[in-house]
Amino acid sequence: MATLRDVAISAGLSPATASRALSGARYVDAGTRTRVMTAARDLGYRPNALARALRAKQTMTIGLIVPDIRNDFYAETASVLQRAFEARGYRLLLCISNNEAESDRTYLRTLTEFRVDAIVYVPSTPAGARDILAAPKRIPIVELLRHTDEGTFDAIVSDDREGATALTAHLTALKHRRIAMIAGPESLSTTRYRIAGYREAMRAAGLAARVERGPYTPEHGYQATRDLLAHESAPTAIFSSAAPLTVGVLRALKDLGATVPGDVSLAAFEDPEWYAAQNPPLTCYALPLREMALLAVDLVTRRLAEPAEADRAPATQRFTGRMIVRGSTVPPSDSAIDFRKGLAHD
Amino acid sequence: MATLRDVAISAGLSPATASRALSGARYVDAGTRTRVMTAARDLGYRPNALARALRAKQTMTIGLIVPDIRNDFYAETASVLQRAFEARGYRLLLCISNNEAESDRTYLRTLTEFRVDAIVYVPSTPAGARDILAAPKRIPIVELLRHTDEGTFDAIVSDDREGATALTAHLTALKHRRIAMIAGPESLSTTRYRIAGYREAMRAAGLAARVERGPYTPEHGYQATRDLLAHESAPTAIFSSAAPLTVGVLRALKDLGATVPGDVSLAAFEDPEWYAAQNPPLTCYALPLREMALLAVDLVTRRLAEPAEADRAPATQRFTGRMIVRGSTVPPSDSAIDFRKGLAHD
DNA sequence: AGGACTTCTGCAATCGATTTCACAACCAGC
DNA sequence: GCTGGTTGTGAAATCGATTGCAGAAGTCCT
Repeated sequence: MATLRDVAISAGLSPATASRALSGARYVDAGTRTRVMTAARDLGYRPNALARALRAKQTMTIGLIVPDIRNDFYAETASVLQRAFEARGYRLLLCISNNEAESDRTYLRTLTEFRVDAIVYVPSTPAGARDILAAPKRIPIVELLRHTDEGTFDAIVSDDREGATALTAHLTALKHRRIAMIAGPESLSTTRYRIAGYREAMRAAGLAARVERGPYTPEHGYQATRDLLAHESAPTAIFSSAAPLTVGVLRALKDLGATVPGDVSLAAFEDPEWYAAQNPPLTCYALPLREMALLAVDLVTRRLAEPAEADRAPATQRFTGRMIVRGSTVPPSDSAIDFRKGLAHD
Repeated sequence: MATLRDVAISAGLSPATASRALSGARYVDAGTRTRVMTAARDLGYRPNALARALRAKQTMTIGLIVPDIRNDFYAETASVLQRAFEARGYRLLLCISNNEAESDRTYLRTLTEFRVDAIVYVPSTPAGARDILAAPKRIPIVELLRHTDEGTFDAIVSDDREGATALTAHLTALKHRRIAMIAGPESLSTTRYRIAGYREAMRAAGLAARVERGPYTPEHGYQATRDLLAHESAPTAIFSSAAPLTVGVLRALKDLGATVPGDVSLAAFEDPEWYAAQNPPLTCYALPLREMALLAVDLVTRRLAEPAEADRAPATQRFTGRMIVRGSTVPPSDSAIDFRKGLAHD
């Protein structure tokens, strides 16, 4: 690979001048400049970004840690972030933690060693990784969608508690009395808020809560649904608290021969594109993902660009989503009992 | 940020010895080693990966360019690649080209400048970026899922032609006579093969082909479906050639009040998790994504590790998928004419 | 003619980690 | 006491681009 030195020699100049010619600095003779340009083209010269970053002490790269890229929720987030940062001249180094705390820690370390200029972080662990992050030289970090320790870093989260309450209240208003929630692992801030919101709405309606905890995977959604429906007093409505779970819920309902919303009403958190294309389309609580991601970009670039911003105390921004009522939720049917009888044959 | 030099000074040693102590080299006194370790911990020392990579001439980073991360197809691919490369000690630098040729070129340049050790490339352009890639020092490049110029690089693709033929033949075997295909942009190799396969099967059945071309977006799927069904002789079956298109197709069918498979049969390419959870579940042609991605990892790591491999002539591997017949495809109903009449009111 | 700029170029230091070379100290064996 | 091997450490070069400083050459003004 040709280096700047090769280009300089080929053009009969010093590396210093070649550098200035290529970077478009003033005080370079026009003839010299074209000679350098030509030599660079002929040699197929590509500047070494590592050397440049080492010298400049900035990589123009932002690290992003997400739990699961196959989840539309994070795919969408990554996509928005990537475009927005790119428009501002930054690269995005994407890490996928698979919802594992240890993976989180590894990536925070890696990104730090790679000297990314900032990190957008969707934590998969409650305690975070304070020991790693509390490194002497603080680079800007923004916690997105989930948070670890309120107050340590900028955080952009959704009001999951309110969302869960709204969805659950919608179901109780339809006169459902047995409403089960399928939740994620309690180590995540979002799970805790969603469960709290659900419990609150159930309590307000004087109903007993039933929560199925597990990982954010279709398998958990599937198994939890089967377990719930095999139960003596099966729920007439299910609150699926994340898209990957919903995939499993739908598959389980199909396998059991249960129809939505005839046999079971289904309300879900988040709003991936395929929710609306479902038959019936799913009632859900949609978060302003795009706005949240863009705010993250804004916070990061401001902290990087403005010295005053760099020392600003970290703040938490909370976004509110909105209920979208579609066809998957209706009042409980009288045939509910028949349906459970049918299940017994299964 | 503390440097190796700081650590060395703090431990009363030279940077050379500190480096050896940290890297676990032999010939370092046990006491010295612990002194260095302690100093490093106290100072919160993190090695600078840029400096290390500059010196070592390898970044332990693989670049990945995908067209669209919101498409399950590529999200799944990225996820598999990320895990596999990580298990082998490599980082993954993910770039999203949004199906734009210009973006492709920019990223190839960026990745080259960042001196990634290799690139896994899902091209969004027919001509590729030969000028960029033909750089003097050739780093391993593997084209995945799509390809540019057969023969220039290793390529791992699916037999899309056969897949499209199989799906279409399945529909003709069900006695459908008006089968429309919703396709992507013809600049992509996959699109061309899928269209070719569809045409071939239609010709074999003595039927007229109807292809709707456009970008790989839900919007295109939506509009194409509306256009098709508004037509005098609307198709009784639709072949959706990619998952993002299918999202739009389903939404359009719902908006039009057309049922699947009663009014229209639907067969789709690829097999994201939600296809099976659909009501009815979708008949599709599933590709061995995981195997393809893992082969890419294998090819790359072998070329990097074994000098003999590095000079091997590039080869193209073609994978075959499999038909999965589900509930979305049935013989055309007699009520088809009634349905089209109903459309007129729309 | 002499001073003050402006323009153009090169030398050499710098970023931070690694590694080659060299040297010193020590032990063993003869 | 000398040779040869094993340990342990440091000085200095290296990776490739950038930049502060200095110097050379030219222009302009008084």
